[in-house]
Amino acid sequence: MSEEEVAKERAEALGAYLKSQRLGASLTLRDVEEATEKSVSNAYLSQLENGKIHKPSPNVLHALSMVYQIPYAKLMERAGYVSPAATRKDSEKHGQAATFAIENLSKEEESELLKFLSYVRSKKGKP
Amino acid sequence: MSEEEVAKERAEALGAYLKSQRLGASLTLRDVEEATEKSVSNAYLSQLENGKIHKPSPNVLHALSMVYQIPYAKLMERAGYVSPAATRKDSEKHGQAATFAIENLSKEEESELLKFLSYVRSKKGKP
DNA sequence: TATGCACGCTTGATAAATTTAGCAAAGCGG
DNA sequence: CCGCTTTGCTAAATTTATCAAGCGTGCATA
Repeated sequence: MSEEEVAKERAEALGAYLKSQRLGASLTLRDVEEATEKSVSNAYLSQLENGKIHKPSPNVLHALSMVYQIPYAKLMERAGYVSPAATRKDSEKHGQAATFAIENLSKEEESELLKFLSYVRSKKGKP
Repeated sequence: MSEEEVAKERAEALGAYLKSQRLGASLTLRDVEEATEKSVSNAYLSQLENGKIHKPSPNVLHALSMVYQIPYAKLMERAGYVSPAATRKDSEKHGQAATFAIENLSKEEESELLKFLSYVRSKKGKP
């Protein structure tokens, strides 16, 4: 119940904000459609501004943030996506990013795995 | 033509990456479903890992980033969403041998590796 | 051998996003 | 007035994400 209501209010608020930005820039719906290289249709933008879209995709928000020159993160927040975006305590730590959670293996097991990996890689060699 | 292709490849790469993370953590599909408090179903996760989902919602990506303890922004990027400004190039920092990119492997190579991993794991017993 | 169960996977349905096509009102020059 | 264009909008169609339920297989244990 509250979820729908909240989402609706958010959508309306976002829409109003977006509309104010567009009008502030003296642009027409089709102008914006054009400015985003068709990545956002004028029809969709209309629905968006009128609060009929509860969860616009980040791609759309990004395109609009470019056109209106407003921070992407701000739109993301207003749209209800996780706010305190990316950069924060993600750093430090070791590079766990593109890596396997290999830390649970013993030294021997690890080297075994790595050896196996290189073997597997040698069979193909697709960088 | 290329758009679809690219999206497909991205989806597959993301899926492989996600799968490697899950297996690396020795978790089952249902484990993850549980870990996210049902916010991601095991069925959906399966499709996601097999590259059948082209554009998973940020919500899902966020939930998974929590479970696997990997930066949200990274997943967003891999999923094909506009790169969050930062663009931290910590990339080649991992000279660590124990860290490697599993997403460069072919399907067969990957499954071989994973099989080997589970074998290694079985010998050890999960902490 | 049978039985149960956990696992990964596929299928079918549903809801929401996004596009396409087109309408009605308003403006404007002839 | 009259045609032409622009603008905002919307109904219908298409696409996509997501879920719930069920299937098949391997693996254990009785």
